[in-house]
Amino acid sequence: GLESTGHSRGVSRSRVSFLATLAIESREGQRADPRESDGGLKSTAPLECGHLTRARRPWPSCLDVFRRDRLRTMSVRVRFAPSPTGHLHVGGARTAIFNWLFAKNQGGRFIIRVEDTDQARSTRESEQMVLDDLRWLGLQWDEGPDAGGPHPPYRQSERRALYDSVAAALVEKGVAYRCTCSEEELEAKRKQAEAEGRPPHYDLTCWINRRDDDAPHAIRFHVPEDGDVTIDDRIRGEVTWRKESLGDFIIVRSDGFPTYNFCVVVDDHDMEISHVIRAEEHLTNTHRQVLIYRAMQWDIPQFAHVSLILGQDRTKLSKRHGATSVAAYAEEGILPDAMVNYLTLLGWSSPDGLDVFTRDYAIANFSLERVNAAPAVFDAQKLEWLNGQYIHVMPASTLAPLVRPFFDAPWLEEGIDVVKTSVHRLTEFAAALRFVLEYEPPPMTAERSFLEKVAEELRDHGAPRDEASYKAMVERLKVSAGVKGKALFMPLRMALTGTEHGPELVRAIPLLEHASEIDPRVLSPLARVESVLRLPADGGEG
RNA sequence: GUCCCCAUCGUCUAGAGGCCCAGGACAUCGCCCUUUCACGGCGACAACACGGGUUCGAAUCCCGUUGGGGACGCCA
Repeated sequence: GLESTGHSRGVSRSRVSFLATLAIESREGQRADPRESDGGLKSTAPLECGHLTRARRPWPSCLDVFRRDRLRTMSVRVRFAPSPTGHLHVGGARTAIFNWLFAKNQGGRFIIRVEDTDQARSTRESEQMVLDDLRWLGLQWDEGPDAGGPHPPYRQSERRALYDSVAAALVEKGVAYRCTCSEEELEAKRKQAEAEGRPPHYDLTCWINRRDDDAPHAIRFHVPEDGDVTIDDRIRGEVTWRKESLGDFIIVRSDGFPTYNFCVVVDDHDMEISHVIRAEEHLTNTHRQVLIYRAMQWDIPQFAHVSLILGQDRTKLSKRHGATSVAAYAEEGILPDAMVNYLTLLGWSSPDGLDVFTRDYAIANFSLERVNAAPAVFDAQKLEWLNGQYIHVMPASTLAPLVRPFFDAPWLEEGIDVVKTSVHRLTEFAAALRFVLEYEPPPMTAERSFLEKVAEELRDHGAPRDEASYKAMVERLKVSAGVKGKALFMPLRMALTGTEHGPELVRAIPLLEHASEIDPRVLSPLARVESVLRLPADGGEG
């Protein structure tokens, strides 16, 4: 029963629960809640508002209570906003997954918006790679640069007109202004400020001498007197900044291109984003962004800042930690389901303590309240274990098309079925099945007479094709060769597979026999034994 | 340097003041299953960073220290 998964000890919870979950979800898209089982209450209702009714932190003000009540009816819209400067990294992937899970859990919309305002680093090729990576993960989006939607375009580089008009409005309101300081001047001022122990903020020269001539200029946002900001982050709780911690900042560069902190606000507002779920490195940017929302008198979305993913040395995960792009893991034979499962576990935990679960389970049970605020170290070993768990339970017919890019043969599906429990990555099937294709007669490890008996057996009865005929063969060999146990099986294995390790012979022999019939490259069991017998007697290697 | 965030086994985590001398998972080690390797099963090792409070009672609440991370760009 499912109720046993909650509290029982001494059972492999993750495995049992995984299978149980699969079974439940194949019946219907919902899960039974094990916590309800002892009360006799049946709860099949999805947890659509669980995060609100079980809020960890009290809502601090009337305004926030008002906002919460409104959110109940407001539609959930979240976005993942990658900058197209290379492949999607696992950190970005996790952020995308959390957004996707939250949207699905809430019945909301998941939107992709490409943040390509950095003309120097962004490319269309990268955008395509990131989108492909997202597709590989299986995160379908409802709106995006390719999918379209009600708030196009979904590429910031194509939204200039909007930014220009908002920037003009901000200047009009007197909260933003033209700044003609050169980069060299600013750099010098910054250095001097630092030398004098002052915060390296803009010195307000152009704010003091405001004018609107046509000299080349950038546009700066002026931090107002009431520039203190407090947000109620859904993962971190209340976070407060004083206005002094911020200097006037650029919203439009002198080349006319708007900056990130400005575009995000304009776009999130325009696209009616309800929850901004993003990486913690953006936490302090929120101060600036809230100031812009206020200046425009726009509603402020809910924020949720997810902690960073760290490398083994506990610094932000980067290339020097090894593979960090999801594409690299795909190439190493990691399954999208395992990747999503693993990344979901990095910072989130299932209410039932499960480690292995389906996407539907994660969707049904996801909530921001269970997202951990502490940073997490990426553990490739656990990813690999998880990948193995998926491979072990997946049918060979499902696995075969996924393995083909790495290794192919006419008998692939049968081969997968025989060796899959020893495999953790798709790439490992090639090595696990090497014994089928590559056979080198091993040095004689048994009496020649034994192998002659084996050859005779194979000639007289044919090689076994199933468990029953295999067992019959073994029984006859025990009698005819007069050996049993390890003395029988090990020489048999060596002669047939060329190695001392491998899958059970009861599966391996029928595989070899069948493969040899449909694939000319494969030597049959009989041919293998005969080739050993052809070897000169006594290799001398023991 | 300033501001912000974070702090439970090596790693991911459970934990919402008593169910906790802290539970699960990966990894490691041992045993079992087994013709081998694997899978699987059982078990062992292993943590509340430190110091002060609050409380009858603190992993849990508060303050501080330390440590780690992030941000302070005409990058995103």
